[in-house]
Amino acid sequence: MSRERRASKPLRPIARPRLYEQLVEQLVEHIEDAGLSPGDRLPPERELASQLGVSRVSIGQALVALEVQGIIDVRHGEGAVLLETRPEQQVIASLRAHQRRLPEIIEAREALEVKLAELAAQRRTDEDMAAIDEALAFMAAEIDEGGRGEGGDERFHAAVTAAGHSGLLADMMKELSPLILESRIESLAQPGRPKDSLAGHRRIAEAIRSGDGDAAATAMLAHLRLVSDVAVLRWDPDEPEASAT
Amino acid sequence: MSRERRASKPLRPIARPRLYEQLVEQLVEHIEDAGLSPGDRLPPERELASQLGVSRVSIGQALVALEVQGIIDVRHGEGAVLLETRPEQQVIASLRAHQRRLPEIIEAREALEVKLAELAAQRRTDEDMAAIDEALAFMAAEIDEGGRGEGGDERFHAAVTAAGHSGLLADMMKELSPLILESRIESLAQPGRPKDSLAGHRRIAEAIRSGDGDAAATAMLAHLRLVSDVAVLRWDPDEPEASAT
DNA sequence: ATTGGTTTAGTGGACTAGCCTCTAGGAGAG
DNA sequence: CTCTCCTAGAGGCTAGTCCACTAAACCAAT
Repeated sequence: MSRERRASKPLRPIARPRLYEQLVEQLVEHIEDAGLSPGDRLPPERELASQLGVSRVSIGQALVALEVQGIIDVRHGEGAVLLETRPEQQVIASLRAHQRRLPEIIEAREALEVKLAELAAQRRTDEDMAAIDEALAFMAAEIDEGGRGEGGDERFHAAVTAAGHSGLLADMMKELSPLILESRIESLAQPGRPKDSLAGHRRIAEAIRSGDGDAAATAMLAHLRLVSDVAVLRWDPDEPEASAT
Repeated sequence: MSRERRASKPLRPIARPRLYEQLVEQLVEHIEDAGLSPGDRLPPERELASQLGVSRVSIGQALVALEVQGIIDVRHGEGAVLLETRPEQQVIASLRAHQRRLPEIIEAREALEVKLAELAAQRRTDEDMAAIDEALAFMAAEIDEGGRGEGGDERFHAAVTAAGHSGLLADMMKELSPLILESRIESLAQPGRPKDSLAGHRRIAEAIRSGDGDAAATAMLAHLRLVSDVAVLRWDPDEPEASAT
């Protein structure tokens, strides 16, 4: 009985048994690492069993668990195919569902990015901060050369999103950003706008650097308001908003 | 090939493969028929296998499926014990499946609902306001009767979301809300929490009524902070590392 | 009588070896 | 070119076997 005694942490209820649970984790990890997409097939059970050093029975249990969770569909004679119903991705799928009207896109962007700026201020690593600074420099160079700074703008927002270290919010932003692109180009085409936008970025960056979440959120909100006033935010009670599936 | 049609009933969608799925159904049926309650144990695997005429492996797969769905907890050396069935089955299932990402779900919820509260204050119609008030009254009644007010809580947040009149944000919330349900139940189980939550709702409602977007956003943020801090801290006393900051 | 260790029956955990069924795709007949 | 048939390879399920864990009964020392 080499039980407990470690004394490092206060009495953890031992490790955890349940082989299939560990296999589920490894399989999910493998799916992400290998970049498998919906429709792709997992390796055959026999191969998984030999590679992971377990029996086919245990692999089978893990596949049952994944199937119950709606991550894969196991088809007799064909294999285990990925389907895209993981909860996080269902959220994202709703973004993809319909072509959205610009005002709604801007609202969603505000909701997500303001929160991400706050989180970024609280969680950013030095690497995150370096990426943000690099994006600022890149945008400044673009403007110096007479450009409008779209590339730097996109990099900046991507860097802030990454610094927020929230996988779900980041995934949602990743789906939203293509829709944002059109408003970005339109906004930066206005005279004097690139410089204003860059100044806004700098304020956000400084708030993130100082770790002040509220200030970062405020700065991001002000920036987004400035950027999106090209499209007049107007809402008409009589016009039904596109509802979901 | 004994795949004949029989022509007895019009086109049944083939038979149903997947033995473990049928076993799950039979087991659930047995649980209900036998009137088993939380804490009771299922018959031993060997007995189930012989009674149902299948192998222990198949029984094992069925038990894995039930465990993933949060209906039973299979304990080594002890047996398969029922845990809280009822409508919360699904909730527990998804909570177990995504417990690692619960903090991220809470972050996403904050991002969306704070923005929605702000929009609701700006756009709410009288009908929206009536729905919000009705949700408040419903929750108050639930609490008066000794309940925890989950129903009213859900109605309230749904009403605020609707009052935001942003289709995209509403769709995102619709996908997120099943995941939120988990933390809702956890939170409202805290002593005194339902009343605190209701008070928070009233503050949000008043801000929306007065059309003050900033106040609504602030009130919603404070409310969500209150509600979710419990959800993260108090997950499963048996698993100390579950809080995963 | 209480405490603490030991034994034991029963249960789930996992593996091996094997055979069956299904699917997809290629070979061959027409 | 089209269709049929065959087959390789995938999952489905089983039987048999052994190991690990839990709880309760049992027993001994205090």
